[in-house]
Amino acid sequence: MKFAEYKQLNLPEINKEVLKYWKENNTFRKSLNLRENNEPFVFYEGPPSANGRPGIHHVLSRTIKDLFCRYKTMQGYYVERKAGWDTHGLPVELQVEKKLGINKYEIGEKISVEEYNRHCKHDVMQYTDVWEELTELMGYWVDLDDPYITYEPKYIESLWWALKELYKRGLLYKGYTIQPFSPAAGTALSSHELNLPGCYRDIKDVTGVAMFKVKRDDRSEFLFRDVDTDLYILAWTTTPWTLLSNTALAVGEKIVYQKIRTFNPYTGEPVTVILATDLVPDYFKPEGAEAEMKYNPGDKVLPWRVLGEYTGKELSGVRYEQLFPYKQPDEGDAFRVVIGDFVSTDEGTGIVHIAPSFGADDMRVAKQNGIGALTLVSERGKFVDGVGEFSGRFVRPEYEQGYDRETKEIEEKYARGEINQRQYEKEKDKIADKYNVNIDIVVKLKKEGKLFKSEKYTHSYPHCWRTDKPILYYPIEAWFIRTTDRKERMIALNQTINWQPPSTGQGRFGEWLKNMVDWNLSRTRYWGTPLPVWVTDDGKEVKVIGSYQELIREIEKAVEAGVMKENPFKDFVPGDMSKENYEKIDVHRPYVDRIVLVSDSGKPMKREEFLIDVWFDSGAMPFAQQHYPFENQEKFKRYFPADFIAEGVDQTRGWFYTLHALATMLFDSVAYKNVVSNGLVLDANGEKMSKRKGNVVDPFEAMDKYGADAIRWYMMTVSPPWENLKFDLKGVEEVIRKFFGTLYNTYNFFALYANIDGFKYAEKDIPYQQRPEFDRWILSLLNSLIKEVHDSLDRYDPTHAGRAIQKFVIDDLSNWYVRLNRKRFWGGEYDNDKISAYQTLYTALETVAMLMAPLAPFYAERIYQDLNKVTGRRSGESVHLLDFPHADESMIDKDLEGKMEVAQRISSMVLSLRRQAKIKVRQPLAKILIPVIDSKIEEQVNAVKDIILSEVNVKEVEFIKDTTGVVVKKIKPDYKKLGRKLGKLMKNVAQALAQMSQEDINKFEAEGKWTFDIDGQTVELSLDEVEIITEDMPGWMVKTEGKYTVALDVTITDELRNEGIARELVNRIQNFRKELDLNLTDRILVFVENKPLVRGAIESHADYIKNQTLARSLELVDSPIDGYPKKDVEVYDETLYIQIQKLN
RNA sequence: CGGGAUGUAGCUCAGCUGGUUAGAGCGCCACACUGAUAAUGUGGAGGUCGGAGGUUCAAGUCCUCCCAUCCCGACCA
Repeated sequence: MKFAEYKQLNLPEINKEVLKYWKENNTFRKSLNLRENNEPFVFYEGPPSANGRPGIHHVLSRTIKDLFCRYKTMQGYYVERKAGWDTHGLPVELQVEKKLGINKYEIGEKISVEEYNRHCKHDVMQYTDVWEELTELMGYWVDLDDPYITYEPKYIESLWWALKELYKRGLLYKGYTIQPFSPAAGTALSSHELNLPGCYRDIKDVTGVAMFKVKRDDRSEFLFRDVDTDLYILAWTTTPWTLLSNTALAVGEKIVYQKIRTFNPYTGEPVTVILATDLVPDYFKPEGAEAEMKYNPGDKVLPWRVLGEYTGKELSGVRYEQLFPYKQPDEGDAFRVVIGDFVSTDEGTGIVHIAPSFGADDMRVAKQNGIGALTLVSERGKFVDGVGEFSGRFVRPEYEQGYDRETKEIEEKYARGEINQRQYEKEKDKIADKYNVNIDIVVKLKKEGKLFKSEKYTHSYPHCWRTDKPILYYPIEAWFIRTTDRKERMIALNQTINWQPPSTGQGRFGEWLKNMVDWNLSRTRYWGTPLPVWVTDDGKEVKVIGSYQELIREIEKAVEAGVMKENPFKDFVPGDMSKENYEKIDVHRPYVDRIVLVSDSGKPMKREEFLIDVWFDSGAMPFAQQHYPFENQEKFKRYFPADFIAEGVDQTRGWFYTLHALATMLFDSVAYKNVVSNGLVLDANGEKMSKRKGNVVDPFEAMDKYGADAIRWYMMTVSPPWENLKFDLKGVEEVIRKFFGTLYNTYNFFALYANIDGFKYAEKDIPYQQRPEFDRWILSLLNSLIKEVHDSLDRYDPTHAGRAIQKFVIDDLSNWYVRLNRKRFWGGEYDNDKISAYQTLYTALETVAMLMAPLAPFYAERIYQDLNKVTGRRSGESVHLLDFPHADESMIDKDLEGKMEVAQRISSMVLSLRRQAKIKVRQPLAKILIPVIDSKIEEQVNAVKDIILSEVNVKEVEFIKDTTGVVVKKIKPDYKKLGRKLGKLMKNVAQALAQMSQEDINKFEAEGKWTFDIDGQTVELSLDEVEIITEDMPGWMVKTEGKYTVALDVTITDELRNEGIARELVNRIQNFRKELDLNLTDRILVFVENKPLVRGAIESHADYIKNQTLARSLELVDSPIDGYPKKDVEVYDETLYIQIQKLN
């Protein structure tokens, strides 16, 4: 059996073949079975939603998941990988709505909920086969046979259990959330409904700057210094109707405010007001600052004087009098100044009036500060009773029937052309004003001396797409999880999680936790996990159901009590965990809504018609996928928390958060110990991929063309995966050409010669110490590499690992080791040296295959199998069944690695010199000179002398010990050492050193110390605090790099010239052989035109030429021999012909 | 508006705890090397390390502010 040799590298083809192999041999299954009794490494798969096709970004996150799972498997862990599907939620619903051509409000009318949900259930899985195909093609090993699916009855039962647990702990409660609400339609609108085109339209509002009178008490006393009038805080609003429900004022913590003595513009009464310094010019003209402090309403200039300045922080806590004291909030300590992080000085007064019921920010800041709310407006958009003359009025004119009627009339008039556009708009405004309660409110404020300014203001505002009326922000009933109650714990537990990158954990996620609000769990949709909460009509009795068994028990009670006719799930057998049994129960809507339970006091209870947030579904997967606690209690304990998860950064507030929140609240634990959050995949220009732009990369096409390995490798190595990836197929091509191409060539080289020599790794390992230095060097690097890959992957840094492997393969193995050791593989005896070379190269290739297996599973498999099939050295039939290599520290020889670096460095310097001298490498030269200032250099260079000499084609190296007069020395400070010692003198000393003469330097070297007088201070330096290097050797071709200096002797003697010519001839003959398509081992006869140029060379180097070209004979001929292939070649600027005849 | 990330050569990226000529690959130009190579070597062009301050003997690296791009979230009182 021979090592497979390849004509070309075809990664997509290898992909297919390896895939086939894995399938036929059940390799994934085997990799699991092999480790079954080992310690588990727990991985959680974040469930994708299969209602859309996967994109290239999914390849990114799945590569990360896969590679660490493979890595840990190879390290001996048992890594179960259960796939999952996220099946509920809005995207599916919207898709179904679109497909059926209906909207949310037509569900239950045009189509039954039952049928609608059937569509959802079907459609959500419509792309599963595409997803599975991607999973397989990209080599993502995950168990697709038994996935968890969030809509399945068992899964939902676990969710119910969790909800009841939370309820029992007082963490589930009903409250309010401020949501866009359409009073005309009587329904809340989702954010996506607000994003429908045309929803934002300009509306005209009456705005007012209201004056809130400060209460004089201990807290506010400091404000009243120098104040001889009432003191007011100014706040601007575009919705004066919310002023009746005001319960607080918000200032910015760092915003600066001024206290200004002035007059009420409407009443003329002297007042003192507070507003943001930045906004003062909006209200006060410069001339007012100088004007006499006298004012009558209607005067052009309002006089003003600044009395003081305060930050928002100083103002917080100050109390004020309620503006409209119709009603008081039931709870909380209202009418205070608080700090709001959303306050700005862009417009208004830099102070925001807070009506918690009608603004999300307002509600949040009120809750944080323990301030209650007033909701003096009904769901219809009408003031409630008990607010004086405003009771019963709509808060916006558009809601009034009269408004509709009258505007319609005007519109018709305009349509008939009876009025022009200007008249039309004017009339419309008039109607709006007539019905506008806000104007009345402003007027009332004006009369009461509580208004500072009023204006009409046009701005864009969301409208309800169904009724065309402006929306209202309104408190809507909702169920919450009291996450804020466990906030500190969540923050503490987060500190123990290893985030990659760390900034996402501390910053993005950490900050989010700090500013967390309670989790609004409820959704008013159809396709999702129903909230298992039943409530009596009066809302006083609540039952939360935590299992199907409990549900059925309660249903039976209800049937007994007569509130339900029969049990719809009577076939379900509690306690029977079989699939068949669970198929008998479905608690999705509408079925669950038909269940009416009975309260302990005998009242009927209806379900709260909410679904829960789909994020709860996925955040619950650690236990819900096991149907915990109903089944798998033991297993869950072993498989919680996860050792590792990975998803995109966009999941920070999604899956990462819900996993963390639920784990903290339910189990007081983290849900995952290590997490990698990858960045986005952008196109080659750094723009987001979108169908609209047409810059989307199709993962199937890409993998089909380049193979999954190349895509995976590229994604992991081009930049750290947590950075955004600019996905460029050119980069993928480069990866193939450079990394995979070089590796392939190295393998092919090995295979070619190993087959010729019949190497099968049959011999015993040649002991490490008996291997040539070169072999020990590459083995040292190899083991260093193993260590580095280990370290990087343990840190969850695949980029570093991949780059290290890549560097090793390209630079060290191929371009240095193989290149310089080629001769050992071809020709010659099959002796220990050769065997050592084969064994070493084999080991390197095999190890590289193992190291790269997690990242590039296909090609790694191919190389490994190609090698192992012949040698049978390992029993593992797949590279993925092997143990990940361990570094053999005894083979790491940093000294040797350093020496080789010197060789590479000096070779490169000499090559550079040759280039300057315009002397080809093929022309041998006599010697190089290396001045040795420190004896270590001689030692180092000597160790690798032969390598250097053969690499640069020079006969010998000479060390110059007595450098006096031969070289020019330069002395440099060791900044690190001296900087600390000298401090400020550093600069001067550096200067002084630069000015030292050659004699001074020699003297310094001889004496070992040197003193300077600088600014009257004496500084003594020792030799180890400076670095002495040679810079030049007059009369020689010299190159200096760091502490190495090399000079090249460029004299070409006749002898050297002949040798050069001989080498040229060898090259020409070899090229000709290649052209003639001869086999590597074919013997030949060679004839060369008899010219003076080559005569000497052939005389003295005939054996060398014959040896190199496998020529039986080498003859000079005066005329070509008929019938033998002939070629004109150029040697040293002369043209001559050569002929080759193959021998049989 | 808030939180986060990023900004180094035309492009993609390195640059560890601050230490003195700021690196690599790709691309471009030129020359060379090669019986494994789709490679490789050498040279060239290309950088005020996003900007401005500051700390320090010394800043790409630490601090402050600003700008640009991107992500997430909120929202306009």
